[in-house]
Amino acid sequence: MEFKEAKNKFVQTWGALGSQWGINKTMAQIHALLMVSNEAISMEDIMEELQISRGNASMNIRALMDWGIVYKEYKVGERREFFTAEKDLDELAVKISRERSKREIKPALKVLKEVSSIGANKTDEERHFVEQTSKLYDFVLKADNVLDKITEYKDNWLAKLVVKIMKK
Amino acid sequence: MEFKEAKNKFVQTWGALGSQWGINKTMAQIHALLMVSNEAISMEDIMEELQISRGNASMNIRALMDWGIVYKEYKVGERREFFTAEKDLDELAVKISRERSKREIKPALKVLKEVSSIGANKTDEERHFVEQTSKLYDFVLKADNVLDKITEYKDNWLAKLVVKIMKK
DNA sequence: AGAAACTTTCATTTATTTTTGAAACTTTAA
DNA sequence: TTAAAGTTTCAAAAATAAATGAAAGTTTCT
Repeated sequence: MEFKEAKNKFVQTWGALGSQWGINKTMAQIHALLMVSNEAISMEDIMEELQISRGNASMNIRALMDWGIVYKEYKVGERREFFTAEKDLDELAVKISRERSKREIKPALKVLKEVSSIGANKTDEERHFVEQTSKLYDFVLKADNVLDKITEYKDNWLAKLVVKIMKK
Repeated sequence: MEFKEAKNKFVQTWGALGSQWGINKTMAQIHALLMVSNEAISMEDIMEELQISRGNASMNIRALMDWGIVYKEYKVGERREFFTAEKDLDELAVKISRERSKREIKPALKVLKEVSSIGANKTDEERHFVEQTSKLYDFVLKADNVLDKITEYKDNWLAKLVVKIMKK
């Protein structure tokens, strides 16, 4: 396999993976492209390389910047903007998990709290509902806290976690 | 908020969450419904409660069973099949992470290994590509192993992990 | 064996998500 | 100040994913 083919395969795979995880394909592909690029790339080049429209490129680059995993860069003597991706994988993982926690887990927790606190306990059905949603609330809250803690290490958290886990 | 409203809210929220995580809405909703139900439910009732077609119900129940998080149950004197969800949350998390690892992480690892092992190292661009994809391979592999290990505990792994993590 | 009760499949329809592209907007430089 | 270079927005179109429902397939009972 030669370089160009490998690069393309990587970008495609990353894109497909993204869409299985609720991130749109183009967004994941742009990110992939920037990850493996040794220098900042212009929007024009991104459009060219991925064969996508200007609007699509613009919106997805913006989304990546909102997630804090892609940055704008300016080159001297160049009017255009260039883009780079966060390349430190620990940092990347931290940012992604923070963002997903904020966008998805926190709102879900709110709902779980709400629905598990209804006063209903007349029937078996009602009692089971309250019990089950309460357990779910506790579980999700705990998991979210673990994520928080883990990513607080920040530096090389995965390696440190590996050590902890492996030590029985 | 009364019971029926709470139940509905829970099912809707769980469904929305599912679709953000690459699981289709109906599949997540059926699972939610079964999770909070104190007894096994027939396909007819699932259709009725979620207002979905027979085909849709059938296919998504099947998918949930493939994931190993919903079971068929038979009632004496009843010809129809009834369904229940895995209600133990530790077990649920274990099954979901195993399944996602198998379906998504393992294939991604394969590609990462492939593309990071090309012999290209003529240009800076090529060297950077190989370096970055190799790092990614290591990272994902490590993360996947941690998941494996964690879920091997099986019993109450999250609580145990909390303890480990909190102990600084 | 026949038929009723129930389940699965899959071509077609429907809904949702993503992409396009042209117009509007912004910034820079002459 | 104005025009060129570049970026963003968003309504409409295209692509993708999910749902329907009727026909085919099973199973169980008489």
